[in-house]
Amino acid sequence: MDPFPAAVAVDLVILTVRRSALHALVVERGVPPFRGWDALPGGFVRPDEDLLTAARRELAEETGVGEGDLYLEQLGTYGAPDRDPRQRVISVAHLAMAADLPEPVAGSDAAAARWSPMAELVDGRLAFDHADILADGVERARAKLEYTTLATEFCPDPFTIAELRSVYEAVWGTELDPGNFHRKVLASEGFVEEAGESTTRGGGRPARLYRAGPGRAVHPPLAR
Amino acid sequence: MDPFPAAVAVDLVILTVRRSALHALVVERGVPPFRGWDALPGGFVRPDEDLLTAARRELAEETGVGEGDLYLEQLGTYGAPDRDPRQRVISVAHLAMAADLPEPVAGSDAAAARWSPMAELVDGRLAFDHADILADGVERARAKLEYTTLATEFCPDPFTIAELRSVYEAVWGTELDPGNFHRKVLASEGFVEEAGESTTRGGGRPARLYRAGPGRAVHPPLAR
DNA sequence: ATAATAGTGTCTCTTAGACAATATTTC
DNA sequence: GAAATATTGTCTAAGAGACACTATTAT
Repeated sequence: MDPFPAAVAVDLVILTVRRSALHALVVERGVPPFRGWDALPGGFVRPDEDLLTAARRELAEETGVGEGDLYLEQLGTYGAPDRDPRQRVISVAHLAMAADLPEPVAGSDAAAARWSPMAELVDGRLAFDHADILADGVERARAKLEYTTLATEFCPDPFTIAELRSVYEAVWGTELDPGNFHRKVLASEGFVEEAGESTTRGGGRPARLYRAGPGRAVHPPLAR
Repeated sequence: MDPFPAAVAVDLVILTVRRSALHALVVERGVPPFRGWDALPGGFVRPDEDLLTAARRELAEETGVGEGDLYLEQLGTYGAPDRDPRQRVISVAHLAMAADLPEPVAGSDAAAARWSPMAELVDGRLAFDHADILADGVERARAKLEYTTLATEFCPDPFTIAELRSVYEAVWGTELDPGNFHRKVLASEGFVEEAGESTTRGGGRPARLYRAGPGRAVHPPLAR
């Protein structure tokens, strides 16, 4: 069986936590199909480009964020024959997570890019099969928080344990016991390390500041 | 940026446990490039085919296994620009697991297909980037055994707890305490259900037979 | 002082894991 | 009976989660 030609794209689920709520980056499409609809940012892979490289490039174009500053991994590939009405497009979706980013810069194809709270996207219409991709990305992020130290990617550079906890609460949509959470994070080798002084961003007693530690896995895992 | 055309393939990591050892299906390539090398089974996606459908079709062609009888999930997508010397090929790898299957049927492109013990593949040369794909597939399988009931897919229809344990031991490459394993499997809701009588395939006291239960997750997870 | 949040202590219950004990076969 | 494996029991240590308590700031 001979191969047939298809276009290869990367799409991005870019998650951040703003004001204690999970947000995803969406762009409003300026061209058909789905003109005027929201969609995930993305674009076509170039002939000489690796998939992850293409995802990093699109990420930089859409968010203005420098390379290497945020977490990026392959999420999954979506290739239903009719997912794009123009031609067969295979989309390799990627998942990115970052601390509260500046307002995004619209890319070439996008009329506007903005952070949208997940709550507005649950039943909001997204172009193509992007609602499926977004749901898969959020579920992946939720699962990864359990057994990896990824949540630190959502935090500002020095952060407090309470800020880290609010990331978990935003992504999981649950409330966590402050005391138990505090102890478990400090007990997990390499999750965080002290970053000097303390601050009082909240109302009460000043909290110590931490940085992301070298550990990648949380032992034992945090329960959702 | 306009898209450029690429070929889309599915490759398969098909794992099984034979004689207490993890095996993967490999085919010997009958055509260049990499003629005479071992490779993962796979082929090009057809114009009207979903990715998972293509993987199922290839799986049936290579193993002669009927649809629906085994576990299949998307593993990841490999698209380095030079991974295939002929042209740009994006390969969507899939992971399949099944009970001890019959000797495979060679597909059209394959001179020969056979089960190869993982031990022989660790440093064995595989065509393209298939060694990476295989390694990723095995790692995914190892991780999934911890928190899913997937191991039952490797077992014959009615199976004993010891047979299930030997799957874990083969995939993880560790020894597990028979007593503790027994208790944890039975404690996990919906993991297995009794299937009537007992058998004595081993030497000692006959073991009860079980079937895969309706549960998909193992609570609490089994430690590696 | 009061409110608010940070961080620590304590208690109970569950689970993991090591390992012993018992059960039921074959040789 | 001896050997082998299945299944159950017991004990200890560690972790989860609920919740009380102390610490440190602002108002």
